Amino acid sequence: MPELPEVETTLRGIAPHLRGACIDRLLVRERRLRWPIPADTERRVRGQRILGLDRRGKYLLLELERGTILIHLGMSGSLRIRAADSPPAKHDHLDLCFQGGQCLRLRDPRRFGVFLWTPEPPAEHPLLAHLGPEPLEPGFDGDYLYARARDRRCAVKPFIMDAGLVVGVGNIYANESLFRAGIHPARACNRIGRERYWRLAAAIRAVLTSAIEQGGTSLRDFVRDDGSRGYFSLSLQVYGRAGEPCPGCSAPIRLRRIGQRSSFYCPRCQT
DNA sequence: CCGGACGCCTGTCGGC
DNA sequence: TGCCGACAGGCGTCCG
Repeated sequence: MPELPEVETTLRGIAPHLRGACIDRLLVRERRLRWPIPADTERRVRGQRILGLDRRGKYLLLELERGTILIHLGMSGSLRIRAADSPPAKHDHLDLCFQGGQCLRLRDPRRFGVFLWTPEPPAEHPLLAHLGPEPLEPGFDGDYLYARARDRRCAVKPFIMDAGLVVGVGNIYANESLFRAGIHPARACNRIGRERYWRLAAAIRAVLTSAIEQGGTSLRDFVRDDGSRGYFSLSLQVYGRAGEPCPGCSAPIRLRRIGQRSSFYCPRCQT
């Protein structure tokens, strides 16, 4: 579910509630997420203040006085601020409860998400250590993509979805970015020129920025911290639109699996 | 080292 | 209406 814009939207929603808050307790109802939540996690985080929040790729970071909580929403995760004494719904796997009666509640039906406390600097954690650059920060540009594509042979779509290359670009935004850049998703990444990679880098930044401004994309289960839905779905040009006319040339949008993921593209506009 | 396939889970949707 | 397979926004691991 959540790609970079959804995670950023979540971060902006919860940060005002969490910054400076003191953790009263962690209530875990279901430990079996992507990796089981270790039994000592409750003890590790209890009584600690949240000094700050950050995002790295699709990971949310809660910086504590000692250590950091890493949260990943997987395919179906969402976070909401609730009263700690409100009844949990199905798949509400844990509450991070604060002094004052509020809690951060994680819902994740498919349980592909992550909730881990780590004592080390988050950048050194094995899950984060090999991540590529942030697409919205300096250093991510056409030259970077071009250089990294020299020794690769895969299709450009799985190339830009590789978190070791650049973080945060999932299936929806990969499809949308390639459409805006006019690049066919199955084109070999080493057969794209520097010029076109500059267009692609710009497209990725524009799509992600626009999606963040619109609160992310709500297809089915993504909700913001206050329960509202993002409306970038209204701006999707190709994702989920197989058979519909291309917004540019009216040719029917095509659907095809590339790298085990559904890929939507215009066969005329994207080469 | 790379690329491709697989598996982890539950929910939903379309076809029969 | 019910059943069954396919598919879903991610990603670590395994295999060739």
